[in-house]
Amino acid sequence: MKQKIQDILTGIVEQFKKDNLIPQDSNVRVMIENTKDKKNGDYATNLAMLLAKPMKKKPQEIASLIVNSIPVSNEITKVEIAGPGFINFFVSKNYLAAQVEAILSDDHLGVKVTDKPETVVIDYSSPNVAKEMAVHHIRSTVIGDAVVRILEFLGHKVIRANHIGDWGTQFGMLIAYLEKKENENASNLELSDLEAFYREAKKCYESDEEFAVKARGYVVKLQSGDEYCLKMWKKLVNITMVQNQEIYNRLNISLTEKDIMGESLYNPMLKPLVEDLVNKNLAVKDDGAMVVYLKSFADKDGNPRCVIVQKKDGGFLYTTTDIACTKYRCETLGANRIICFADSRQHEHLMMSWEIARLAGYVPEGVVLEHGAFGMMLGKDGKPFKTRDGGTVKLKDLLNEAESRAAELISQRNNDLPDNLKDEVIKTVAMGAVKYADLSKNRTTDYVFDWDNMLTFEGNTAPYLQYAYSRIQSIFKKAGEAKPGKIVITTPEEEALAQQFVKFNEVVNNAANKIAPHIICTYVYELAGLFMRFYEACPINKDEVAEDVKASRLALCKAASSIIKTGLNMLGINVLDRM
RNA sequence: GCGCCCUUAGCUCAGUUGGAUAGAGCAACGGCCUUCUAAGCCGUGGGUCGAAGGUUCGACUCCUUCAGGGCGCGCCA
Repeated sequence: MKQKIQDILTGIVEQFKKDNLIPQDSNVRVMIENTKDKKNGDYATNLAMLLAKPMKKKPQEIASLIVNSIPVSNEITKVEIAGPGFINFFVSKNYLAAQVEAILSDDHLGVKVTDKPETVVIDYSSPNVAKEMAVHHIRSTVIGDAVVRILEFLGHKVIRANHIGDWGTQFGMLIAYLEKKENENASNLELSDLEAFYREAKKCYESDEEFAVKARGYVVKLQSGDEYCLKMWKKLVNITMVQNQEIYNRLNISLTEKDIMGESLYNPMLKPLVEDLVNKNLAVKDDGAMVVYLKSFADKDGNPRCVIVQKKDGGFLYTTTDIACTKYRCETLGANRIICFADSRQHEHLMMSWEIARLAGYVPEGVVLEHGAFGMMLGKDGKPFKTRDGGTVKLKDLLNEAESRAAELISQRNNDLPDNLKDEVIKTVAMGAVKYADLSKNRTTDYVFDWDNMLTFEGNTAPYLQYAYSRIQSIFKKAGEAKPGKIVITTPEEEALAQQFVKFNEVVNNAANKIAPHIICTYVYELAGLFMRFYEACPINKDEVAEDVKASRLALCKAASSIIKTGLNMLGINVLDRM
């Protein structure tokens, strides 16, 4: 409908140009908005106000000119001029009902699959080897996975890239410590607590000189491809990722072993890459190190920013790895768009790495590189959660707590849930709540980690949405043989609900373009709220309800449940038939 | 010192490419279960959108300055 109004108005603007009412070269953007207050119709445009200047007329005059040019149709029942010159459009209820019926008969619920599919690399989760995932990892993991699902739903080819921290000088220390543990007892069960493992390794490194010497030796050997060190390294990677996969499975994250593309993947590219940068006169030697000067990052005095790509001792840095990684994703994976989900501290670093990759010609024209940045997780003291020195909350513990709180809530509720379903309900509600707590915010600001905050089940939460869904299933159960039928909109609650359905396509596209899953959260939450009001006001399975009204309302229920389910699934959250 | 990001109700957050009276949830208070699941619905109170200028018919939104907070800055990742 929005598109139709847009087409009509664009046509009118063209006509104005032909009639020389406005200059030919004026670039007028016709904008249609969804009105907040239904007194102002269903859609509105500010076109008349935009044209006031070029046409040198009062907005109201222009508005009436426009209104007179709008052809009559049985879709738009009324067009009004209001306020300073807004034009308000009122859509007929019959047409609205027809749109909802079209959504119901579409397996994509009115969301159009893109006609320009892109290959999108999404870099997310990125845990570190030999460390357990901590609560702050949830942001990248959960938001990244939702964006993966949204883009796939729209028909894009998505390549998941789990850019794990599997390389660096700390591996000498870790290998040496793994060796020590294996010598001490045959089994490597000790690794079940990775957090302690890392801490202990570090302690040995700092206090035991003999150990430290060995560790430094192992770094060199590992980097030169020593078989024993590689085997030990691989063992550390595997142990870590098996544990992380359990978390992914619990959280319904679509990452698998196949998606692991760690830092080590790019190692063979680093040396030739720096040589290439030198050949292209981008990298120069400076105080023994190889650096790139970036004019585009100059300070206000014009001094270019210096970025080191190779150390004095010949070693490479993570900027080098990220340039190589970008090159790989463009050249080998054929990416049209790359989205990195990492916290905001990485912003400058990413921008500089990408700038170098572009200057070196590794990024084809038109390829979009985006940083899906988010703020850091802070402790109650306002200081960031440290990962290096322990003291963080493990993600596993958060998930366990979520489940125990969900179990407690269910035990208090007066429902007749059979025991075999209870466990599923607990898990689905708990994981939904945890994920939604992160997904529903788009803030790039830091936020304070708080148990109660992440584990609520009321208001704008996943359980509320799951509850709305299961209520609808309950209606269908009770309706028995009665089936959804022709939609006839009569009450304000029905109309408000139907209008929300029609927005689904726009919302999903908006969320995809802005890399903002919270837009879908807000939408589904509003939809669930509108359904709840409809549910209170419009009886369905009651004796006094006529058959045709019942069929119509069941159709509205069907649309609501389908969109809630699809919307939540796009966020990586499951629904429940009962709860 | 240089640079990036942020500031909306007591708390957590929304607020479409600038639009009509800035919205939810939590917390507080008051109603609603013999009626399709009360994880719900309805109502009340709560705001100098960090501050000041500027652009505009119109600014939470765009520009400038300032204050406050966070983060980053040549050999860690």
